[in-house]
Amino acid sequence: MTELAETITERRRQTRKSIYKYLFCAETSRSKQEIASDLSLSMPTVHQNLSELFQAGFIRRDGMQQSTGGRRAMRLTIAENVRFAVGVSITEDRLRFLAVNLRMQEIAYKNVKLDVSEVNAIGLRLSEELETFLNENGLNRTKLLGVGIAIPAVINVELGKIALAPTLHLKDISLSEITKYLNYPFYVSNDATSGGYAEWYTQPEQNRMAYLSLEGGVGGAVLLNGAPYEGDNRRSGEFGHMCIEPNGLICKCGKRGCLEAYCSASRISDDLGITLEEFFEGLELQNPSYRALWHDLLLHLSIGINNIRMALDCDVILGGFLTQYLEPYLSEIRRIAAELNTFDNNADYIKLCRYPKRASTLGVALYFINEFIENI
Amino acid sequence: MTELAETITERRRQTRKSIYKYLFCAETSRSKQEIASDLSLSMPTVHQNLSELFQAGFIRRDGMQQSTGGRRAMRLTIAENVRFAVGVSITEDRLRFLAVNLRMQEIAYKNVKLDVSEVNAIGLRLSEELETFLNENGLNRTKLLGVGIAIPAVINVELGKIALAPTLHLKDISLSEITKYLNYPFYVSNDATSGGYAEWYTQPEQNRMAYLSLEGGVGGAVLLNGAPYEGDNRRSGEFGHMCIEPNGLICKCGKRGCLEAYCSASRISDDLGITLEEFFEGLELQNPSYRALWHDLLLHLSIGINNIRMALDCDVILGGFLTQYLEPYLSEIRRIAAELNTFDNNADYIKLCRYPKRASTLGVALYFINEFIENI
DNA sequence: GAACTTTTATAAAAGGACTTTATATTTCTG
DNA sequence: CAGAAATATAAAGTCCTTTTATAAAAGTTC
Repeated sequence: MTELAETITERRRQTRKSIYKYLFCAETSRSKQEIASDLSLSMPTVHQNLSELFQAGFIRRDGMQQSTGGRRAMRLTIAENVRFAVGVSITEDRLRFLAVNLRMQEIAYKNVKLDVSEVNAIGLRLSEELETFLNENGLNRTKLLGVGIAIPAVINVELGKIALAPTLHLKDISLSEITKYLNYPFYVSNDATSGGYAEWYTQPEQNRMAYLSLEGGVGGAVLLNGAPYEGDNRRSGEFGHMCIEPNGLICKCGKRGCLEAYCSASRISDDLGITLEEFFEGLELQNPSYRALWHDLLLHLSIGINNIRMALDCDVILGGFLTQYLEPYLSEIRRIAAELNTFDNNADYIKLCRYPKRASTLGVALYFINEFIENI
Repeated sequence: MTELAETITERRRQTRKSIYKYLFCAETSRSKQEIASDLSLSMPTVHQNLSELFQAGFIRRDGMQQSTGGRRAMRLTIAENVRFAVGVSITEDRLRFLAVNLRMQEIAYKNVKLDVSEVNAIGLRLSEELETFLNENGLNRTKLLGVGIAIPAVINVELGKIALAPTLHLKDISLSEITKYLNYPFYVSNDATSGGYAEWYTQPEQNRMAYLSLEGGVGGAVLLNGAPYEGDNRRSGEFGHMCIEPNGLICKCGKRGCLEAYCSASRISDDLGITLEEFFEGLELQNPSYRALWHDLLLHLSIGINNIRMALDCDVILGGFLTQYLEPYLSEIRRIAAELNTFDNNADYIKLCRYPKRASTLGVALYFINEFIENI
């Protein structure tokens, strides 16, 4: 794998990047003329930059175009397999590994059960399982861009530690406990933030959006002005701890009335002592206590969504594993939210996510894909 | 006033703009070498661009620097008076006019009382008073960049109308009713949005911030990732209609439990039938019913602020005319907010604005200043 | 199927904007 | 007052892009 020449001015690098990015974002392969025309560049400029990218192995030919009355154009696309990234998600009982190529396509996936006790030695276990995962799938380590790790935890970046992870029963743990056994570039991020990033990044039009993650905890992410928005402490989008019922239910965080106390999946499983499957089966059968809980949950969820809408005036995407079950109730959520809304007549801005299960794992791998593109 | 040559490539325009912007943002005048060094440009490039800007009248000499051992450097700064912008704020009982130069300094101000009945013919009145304002202050119309108009109203941009303006007792009025008599470029914006823009734009470091405006109504603005964030319908930052108390107090918007119902200045004046001055005098004297209301207001204000913090993880700036009275209570607000907060130990992120009175008028004028700079 | 048109691909020359180098100008220092 | 140091400007050079020219490939026409 040859590398691109580095003795180049910033301007040229930008032009080259814009060409690569264009091919990366394009759904299908493109011809040189399409690139030149869409990027408002001259043919020779496109030609030269493509030659470099081609020589470095970052783009490849993809057949010839049908003639439109003259010489047939060569179709070009990115070489999707010259690099890959791995995302790992850590939850209470599982490690999930996902490897994706530069087209963000899955090239391997694995799901490892954990004992509760193992959380304390998670770093070593993660590293070992990662090596197994790479070996089992014959993945070439020299092509590995990096390993992203998604955790259901509030991360304090400055201090390099986990400030709070109620679902993992962790607090004030150093991040290096998790990462010190890794021999690859790594990046640690909150699971909801990663999930929102994945949903947003894989949209054809990277619109602004607020992502509300409904899992054991409730979190989220904010993607605005064409970029993820992190905030002062990479703690934006913590919608779960907005107070929507003063003196309301007590939350795992110790405060009262948090959105999370009302809308997390744990509220269902812990309060009733049943699984989500059992709950939604019972709900279908009109179990009255299930219905009461569900109605209260949807009401407070709608309040939370409406508050996000008031602040950000953008689509609100519902994500997290609870979302798998929400499709039949979406119209009800929209109805309640619309009633609460001062400005909108409907709540079509509420949408369900595309990856209720693997969003955070994907998102944290995308961090490296994106970095690769930005530095090409 | 000569204009800059227009037959220029985009690249050169960017360089020229970066130089002008550098002088615009600098607190004091600068030398050529300072510009070259801070912008990583060579001296000849700086020299050439400055020559053009100088010839066009957009920058001026500002004396000579003390020598540091050789030829004295010429100090340069922007010509602040070659253009100006006017901001108008419309409220129930007043029109306020503010003219500012390119340094955002006030060059004229006027405050006109309105009869309640006049709201319906506001367009004509505004235009007439504007002409008077320009005449009285001898302002040169050829230098006028445009007239910004701030209204306490939700504006529907697509339909070009005021969707809702409870404090003005207006609904579904076309914007052209207000602007059709104006012979200048104009721009209409929500007052809280403009206020936030002014607070943000005049900060030396344009950090991210959420602006919460406390006036007769409660609104706000969101300024993130180095730019104002507008949202899908230019309706972001409508914090006043976040629900923070389900089934709580009824709001002017018709819903229940809105932040505005709890924290607007109208709550004080309407509920008690007194002015704000009277209220805060009575509060100092420990009037018990005043204290009860005030405590409830601060509690709900803190809930609202905390919710904004959870979503955006950035400074929350309190603005609007109620803010004039808040200084003695800031520590209490911070204390309550810190108690509500899951992550932060203190609430130093809550800050008071710099312009409790003229922020919206200034902000809407800044729209044109900013446009001028961006297109130089 | 030869000649022509159309489209794609590449090479050579030219132009724009910046930097480097050189030189002039001004001011300070000994 | 000569030399050093800093600022200001001019001339030459470099990089990257575009324009122009030309080659190559495929369809169209007679």
